[in-house]
Amino acid sequence: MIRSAPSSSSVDDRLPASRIPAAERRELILDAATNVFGELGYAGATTDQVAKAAGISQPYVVRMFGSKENLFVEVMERTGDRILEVFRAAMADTDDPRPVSARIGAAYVDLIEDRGIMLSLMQGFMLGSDPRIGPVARAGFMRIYKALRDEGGFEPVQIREFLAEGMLINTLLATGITESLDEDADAIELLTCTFGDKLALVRDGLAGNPALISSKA
Amino acid sequence: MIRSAPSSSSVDDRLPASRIPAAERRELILDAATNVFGELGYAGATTDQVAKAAGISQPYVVRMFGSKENLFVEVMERTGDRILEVFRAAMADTDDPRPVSARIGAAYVDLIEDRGIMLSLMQGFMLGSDPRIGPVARAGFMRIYKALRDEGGFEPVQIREFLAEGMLINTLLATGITESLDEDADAIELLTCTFGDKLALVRDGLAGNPALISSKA
DNA sequence: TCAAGAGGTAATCGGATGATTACAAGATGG
DNA sequence: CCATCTTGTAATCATCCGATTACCTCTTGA
Repeated sequence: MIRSAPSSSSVDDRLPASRIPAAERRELILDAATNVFGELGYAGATTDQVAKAAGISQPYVVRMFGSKENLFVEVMERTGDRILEVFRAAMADTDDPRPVSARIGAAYVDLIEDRGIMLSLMQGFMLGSDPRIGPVARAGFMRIYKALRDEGGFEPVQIREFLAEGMLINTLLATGITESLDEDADAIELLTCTFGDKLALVRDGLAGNPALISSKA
Repeated sequence: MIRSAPSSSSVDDRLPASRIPAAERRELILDAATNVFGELGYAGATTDQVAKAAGISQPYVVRMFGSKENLFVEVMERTGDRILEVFRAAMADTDDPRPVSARIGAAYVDLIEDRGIMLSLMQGFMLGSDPRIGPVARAGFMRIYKALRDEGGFEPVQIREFLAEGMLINTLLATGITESLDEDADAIELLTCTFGDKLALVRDGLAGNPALISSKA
């Protein structure tokens, strides 16, 4: 989060952001929005929080995407793309000697290291009753289902079990149980049972992702 | 949703709500809030929507609970209580010849007939980063885990599988895939695989629960 | 019968927030 | 070198929404 070139050492921190191509800025905003929406939800997040996380001003966020709603929809479609990308890579990786199911499971855990991706998608899933976001959320979910079935060669039951475990993982992540487990033996038991030997990795992934959002302010 | 005594047949629908004891009104508000928060999420719902769903004025909602936040916390604790209640009843029902696991699974599906209960709790799970709601959400989740383990005699792995399937069901419910499945063969496949012969029951449960919330207005 | 309390609302306020407008400053090409 | 496009901001607007205030109307019991 480096703030352009700090000309003098103090005075005013609020110099204009460094000029970079719009396409590139767009990606930065989408990255920031993915994290902010993932933590706070669509309605709970503000465009100003996204802007600050991206290091630019609030009006720029709105102008680039037209509206907060458009931004969220793009975030959802983008996270859906990325997840499918990772799954497809895992399914195609025939060098890995493990069965496809194990490869995809590992891919899922890898995805979790970036909290925002799973959480922002999950936040979208919770908005089914929204007339604009709902259809996108449903399409995003079914798209993943279809890919696993048609490209992974899984039976519906296998996919259901896989998705179920994924939704549990997402929920545990969203509640923050993965972070507050100090001294709570029960939580550790559940998390160990869910993540197995990958638990440390999950926690490290989170630790490496410092609090981008200071809760509310 | 009967509006007190409709004195004359038209004129003004907005007579003051019927006078009932505060304790009773409280339950009505909590019921309404459970549905509204379940559909729209905490940040996405307004106290006015809750008030209208409960048939009273917005200031009354705020005054009875002190704040929107307090109301949501009460909704979460109440839904947690109800779910535990139903699970405990299922675990204790030794007349039912099925194994405990099957009884609890059936209990879960029964719970779903009231969309609001599962959805409002789920909406709470998504707010782990909120300083007030987060702890309540985590405690609520772990409370269910502990009850299943200590009172149901399950192994952690069984509980994880059960919870995972529950989170998938909640997510499918939240996206609205359970309602939009007309003509989408893939969605029907996934839902059939998830709910089995209970699918019709789930859909009927939803159909019997008419759109309490008109999307946004 | 008439305080006093309980149940309930209308009106309104103030802060938050998405959006708009107008403008500034760096790039770019002819 | 200067017109024009691109990248960006400050200021401000309009609206929504949670909360507060002041008030009204029933009920109750001494």
